[in-house]
Amino acid sequence: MKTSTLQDVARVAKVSTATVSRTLSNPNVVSESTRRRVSEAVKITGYRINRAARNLRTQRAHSVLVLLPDLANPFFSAILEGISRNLSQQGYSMLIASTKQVHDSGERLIDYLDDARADGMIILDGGLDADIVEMLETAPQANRILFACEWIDGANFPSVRCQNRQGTRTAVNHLYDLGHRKIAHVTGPEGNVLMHSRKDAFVDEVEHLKLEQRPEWIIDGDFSLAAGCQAALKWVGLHDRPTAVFCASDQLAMGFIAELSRRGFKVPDDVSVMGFDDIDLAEHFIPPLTTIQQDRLMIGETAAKMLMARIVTPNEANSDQAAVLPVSLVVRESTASLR
Amino acid sequence: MKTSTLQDVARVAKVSTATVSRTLSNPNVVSESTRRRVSEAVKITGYRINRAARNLRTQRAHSVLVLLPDLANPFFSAILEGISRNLSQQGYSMLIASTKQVHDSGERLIDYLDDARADGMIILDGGLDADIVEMLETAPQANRILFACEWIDGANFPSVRCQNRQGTRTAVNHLYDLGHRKIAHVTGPEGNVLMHSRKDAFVDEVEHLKLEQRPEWIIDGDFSLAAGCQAALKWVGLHDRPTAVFCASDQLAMGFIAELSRRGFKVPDDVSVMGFDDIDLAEHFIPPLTTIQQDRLMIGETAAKMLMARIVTPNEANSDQAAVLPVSLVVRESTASLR
DNA sequence: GTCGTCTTTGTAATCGATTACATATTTTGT
DNA sequence: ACAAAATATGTAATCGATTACAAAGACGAC
Repeated sequence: MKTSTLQDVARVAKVSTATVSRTLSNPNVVSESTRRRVSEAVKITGYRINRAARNLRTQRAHSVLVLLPDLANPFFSAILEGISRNLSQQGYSMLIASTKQVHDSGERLIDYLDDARADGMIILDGGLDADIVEMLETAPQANRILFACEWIDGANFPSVRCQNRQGTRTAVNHLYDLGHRKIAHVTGPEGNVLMHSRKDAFVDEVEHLKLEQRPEWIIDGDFSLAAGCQAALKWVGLHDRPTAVFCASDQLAMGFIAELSRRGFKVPDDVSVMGFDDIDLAEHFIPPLTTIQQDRLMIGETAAKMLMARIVTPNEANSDQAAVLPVSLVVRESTASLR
Repeated sequence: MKTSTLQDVARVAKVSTATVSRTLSNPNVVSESTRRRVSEAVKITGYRINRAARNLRTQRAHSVLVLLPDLANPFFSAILEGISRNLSQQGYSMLIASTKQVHDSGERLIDYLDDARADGMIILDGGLDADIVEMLETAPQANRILFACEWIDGANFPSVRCQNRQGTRTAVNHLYDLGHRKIAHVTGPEGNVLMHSRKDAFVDEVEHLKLEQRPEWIIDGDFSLAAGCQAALKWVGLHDRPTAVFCASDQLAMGFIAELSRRGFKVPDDVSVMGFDDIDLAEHFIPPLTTIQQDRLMIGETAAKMLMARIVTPNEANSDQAAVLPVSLVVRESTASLR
C-alpha cells in the first residue's frame, strides 16, 4: 500500500496540485469552497506530506543537529528536552550526534549542513579542536551554528550560556556568609571555557573578599565523578585543610563527597561542599547538595529559539550574540556554618 | 556561495551525471580512469551529496527515530550511544523525540514513518496507550518498528531486551546467599512490562526458595528516586522489617537508601539494598550499589542492527523476533551478610 | 461596454540525485 | 575473423512537492 501523494488528493478534489499545495501551506489564498473540497480529499486519501520532496524543493532539511561531547552525560538531558520542545513546535526535528563519534567516523561536522541533513546546529561542546573550529567559522553556513552552555573563546558564534561568573560569586559568598574563610575550588577540565570562567571568577571573588589563597587550594578536575574522588584525596592530603570546597560541577561534588565519606569524613560537619548545575540527582544525594542552579530547560528552549530565528531570516543581523541566563543558589545540606 | 551538485562534478570531469553517481555509490562498475577523473572533480568542486534529493529519489529517509518516554532519564544515554554508533556506521542519522511530546503536539507517531522523515523507529517506551499501539500494529510500516528495553505485551513487534527474569533470580539468590530470608521488593510503575516481569520473577524465586512472603513486602514504586524515598518510609513503618530489599531500578535503590540514611538507618548494616540496571552513578553512590548490570551500549547497538536489517530487506521473515541480552551481578557495598 | 483590479485557479518548471534502458566499446571464444 | 558476451558510459524519466507566471472570472467604476 503506497501512501498517497498530492496528485492523488488533487484528483479526488478535482483541482490542480498547485491548489492542494496552497490549501495546505497557505489556506487563506484559496476560496472557502475549494478549501473544504481539498480537506475532504485529504481525509479520504489519508494524505501525508512527503518531507523528502518538500525538503528538496524548499532547500530546507526541517531539522536541526544537536552535538554533544558525550551522549552519556545526564547534564544534557533537560537541555535536549528544551530544544526538542521548541523545535517540534515549529515542525522541526532534532538530530543528535556526539562530536567524538562524528570525529571518529571521519565525517566533518560541517557536512551535516553541507549535505542538507540539517538547517543548523546547536553545539554543546566547547572542547572542539582548533582546526574544526576554524573550519566551522569559515564555512558559508557559519551563521547557522550556535553554542549552548559552552562556547569557543575567540570565535564569535552566537551562544546561550548561564551566568557562570555570577553563579561562582554567589557560591563563594554563600560559603563566606557561613563563616568559611579557607575555601578551595575543584576545577573543570583544563582548557574548558566553563572551567576558566568559573575558576577566574572564583579567584577574583576570593581576592575581593580578602581571603587567604594558596595554589594547592585550586584542585584540578574535569567535571566527572571520578575527578571528584581524586580531588577528595588531594584535600585529605593537605596540611591545612580548607573548611569549604566549591566544585565546578555537581558530579565533581558528588565524587568528592563520596570519596570523603569512604575515608570517614562527614559532609558538612568536616567540610562544606558545593556543586554547580543542579542536576536531577543533586537533591537526592546524601547529603542533598547545595549548588548553583542552571535552568537547563530554558537554556535548551532559548538555544532553539535563537537558532530558528537565524534559520528563518538568515541575513538579518541578529544582534543578540550571547544570551546569558540567570542562575540561582539552591541551599541544601552539604554546606553548613563553620563550627 | 552555492554548494556544487552532481551536474557540476559531471561538467568538470567531462562525464555524465549518471557516471558520477555510479562512481560515488557503486565504484566498481566504472573504469579506473574515469573513477580517478571523477574523484578529482569531486575534490575540485567540493561536492557534497544533497541528501534531500537522494532521499526523495531512493524513497529512504536515511534516518531512524528513537522514541523515549522522557528525555531527562539518564538510563537511556548509553543506549542512545549504542544506537547512534551503529547507525552512523551505516550512514544513517538518529532522530530523537519523546513519546510524551509527540503526543502533546498532536502528532501521531506513525507520521514519522508516513511522511518519510524516518525509515524506522526504535521505541524505548512500553507504556504507550492501547490505541496508539493498535495504530502502530495495523500500519503498513509496522515491520519497521522495534522495541528496546521495554516492549508491549500481546503485540508482536520485534524487540531487544535484557534477561529480566534471570537478573531478578540472580539478585534474589545473591541476597539469599548472604543469609537473608526476609526479602522485600520495590516494584516499577503499575502496568509496566519490566515491572511485571521482574515482580513475577521475584515472587517465583522467593517461592522457589521457600522464603516467607507477605503482601506488604512488595512495595509499589515507579523506577524513580522519589518513589524509592516513599518506599523507604513504607519499609520503616513495617513491624517486621525485611533484612534485604531488591529494588526494580537503581534509581529506586538510591532513593531508598537516601531516605533511610536521612532517617538514621545504615546500609548495608541495617538492611541490604540492591538495584537493577547499573547506571553510571551506581558505582559512585554511597555506598556503592550492588546491582544487576545491563549492557546498555549493546542493547542500543543490537536494536539498531536488528532494525537496519529490517529496513534493508523488508520482506525477509526475520525470525529473531526478540533478542534477549545477558545481565550480570555486580557486587558492591550496599549488600552484606546478615548479622 | 470597456477597462482595470482583485481573486482564484491551473500550467509547467524546478529542486538534485538515481537508474532503467540504450548505445558504444572492448574482450573472449571458436 | 566474426558472433557473443562483458564492460563502460550516456540519455532521459523519475521521485513529490513548491511556486513563478499566466489565465480566467468576478466585480465595480466610468
